Amino acid sequence: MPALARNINPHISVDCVIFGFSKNRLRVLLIERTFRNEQGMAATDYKLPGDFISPSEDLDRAAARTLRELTGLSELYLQQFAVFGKPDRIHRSIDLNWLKETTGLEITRVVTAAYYALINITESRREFAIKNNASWIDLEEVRNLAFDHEEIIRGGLDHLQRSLRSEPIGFEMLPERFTISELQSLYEVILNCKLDNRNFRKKILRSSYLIRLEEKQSGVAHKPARYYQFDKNRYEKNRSENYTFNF
Amino acid sequence: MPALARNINPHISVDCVIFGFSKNRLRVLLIERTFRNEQGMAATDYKLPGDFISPSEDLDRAAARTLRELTGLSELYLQQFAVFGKPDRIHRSIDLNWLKETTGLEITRVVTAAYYALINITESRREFAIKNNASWIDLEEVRNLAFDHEEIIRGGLDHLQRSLRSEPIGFEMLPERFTISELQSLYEVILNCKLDNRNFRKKILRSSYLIRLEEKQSGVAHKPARYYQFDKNRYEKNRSENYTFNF
DNA sequence: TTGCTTAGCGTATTTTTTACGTTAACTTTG
DNA sequence: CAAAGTTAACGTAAAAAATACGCTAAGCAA
Repeated sequence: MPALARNINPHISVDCVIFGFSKNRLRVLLIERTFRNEQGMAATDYKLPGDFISPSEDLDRAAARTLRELTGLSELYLQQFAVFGKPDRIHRSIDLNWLKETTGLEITRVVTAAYYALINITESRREFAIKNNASWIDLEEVRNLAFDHEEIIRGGLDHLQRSLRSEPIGFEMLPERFTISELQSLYEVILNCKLDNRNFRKKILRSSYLIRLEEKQSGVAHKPARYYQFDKNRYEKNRSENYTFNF
Repeated sequence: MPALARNINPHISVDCVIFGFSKNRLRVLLIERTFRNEQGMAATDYKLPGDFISPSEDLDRAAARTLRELTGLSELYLQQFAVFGKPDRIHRSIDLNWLKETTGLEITRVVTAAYYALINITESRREFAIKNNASWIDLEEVRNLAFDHEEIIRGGLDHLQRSLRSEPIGFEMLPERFTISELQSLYEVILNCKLDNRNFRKKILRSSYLIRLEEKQSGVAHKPARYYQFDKNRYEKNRSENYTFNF
């Protein structure tokens, strides 16, 4: 339900940086926003999926709701990573006007709880998003963002990179069954580095959270790779808390 | 300035978990709150230092202000670590009444940005805090907290533990010059584990962020330890981003 | 002088990381 | 249909880091 038709708390919002991985690129799901610029011309920019919270709505639930409305999915990996509350984070007339139009209120300050979600981009999900004016934008080509959403995305990426180093969450952005190479590409793209395939393989398999399936790739012009699946139960159990500190 | 006398944004607050280390204990700085309970008897409990933000105040600044008002110090290590926004996080009549008395407003919902600070407890700072009705409570003896402040402290501790493993921030809670043993105790207390002194020494000195001073302890009934100092500049420069991932 | 206590250095073993060689299995191309 | 191209997958040796200890040093107290 749009903010205009709802009873909202206009001081607090949630914003979601929804990360996806396709064609060897890290992408974010952004909503195209159409407005009239200073010259009265129709123009567009992008914004993060987000919404004001309802007066008695939990922040996590508001984020999950935003996500569901845009992707049709619940049960996604969703992580709060920061609050953005600079008093002038809403200052451009474009943004002030847009808030007035969509909420009917004179809003000049909003504190937003920022979340990031990980999602496996599929064709049907892509189509679902398009119906909501949203599309998957290559992270490197992201520009023209509303509010301080560029900063929020940077913050989300930073947090994702850290998390990816300490928790096996990469598979959340892959299909249920994936190859080691696909997983490695994901790591390389997100961490923005090159990894040695032999060492990556050893390291990832040593953790024993990957279940080797019998099924193999087919139709590829090279040795077909085996598919693997992530063993969530095993991870939950082992979740070793005794890692050491490294400066 | 108390909230009652100020123009505040009653929807958003900041709370600070202020960690200190003394007598081999991890402590938090809590404010004693006096009120009348259901039976009309005077009673006390504890709350985290915190405050509503002013309408045009940045969250980080509000946290720094809260900290300064209570400790007289600025320039402390201060880190935002979460937002707490459950719709029912303020539900006990004690808390509702207290908000009404201190702000003059009927407040039933507040979203709070949580920060933690690290501080070196000294005698003068202890006295400063007492003047503000605050005292350093042993983390293990913390109870009787207002609102959801117990949950906030747990969250702060959790974040502190993680940070301590990946960044050299422990010295923030020690005097300018400290011994390796003091540093080790700090790690043991915060991480709640026993560390081998010989290995700790090696690991910590290898990082080369510690400057060995000529000065030694005196008046101790054992071999006097050397003092060290943290080299912040060196750390800022080296800050190696290329750590590996561990599940 | 002896004993107690913590400081501080060192060494051997195991584990992890890093660097790199080689064969396997499939498709495409000449 | 053999050769070439491509990615998969296993392995090994060397370097680095983590772990588990032994031992001496330097002060004070008795």
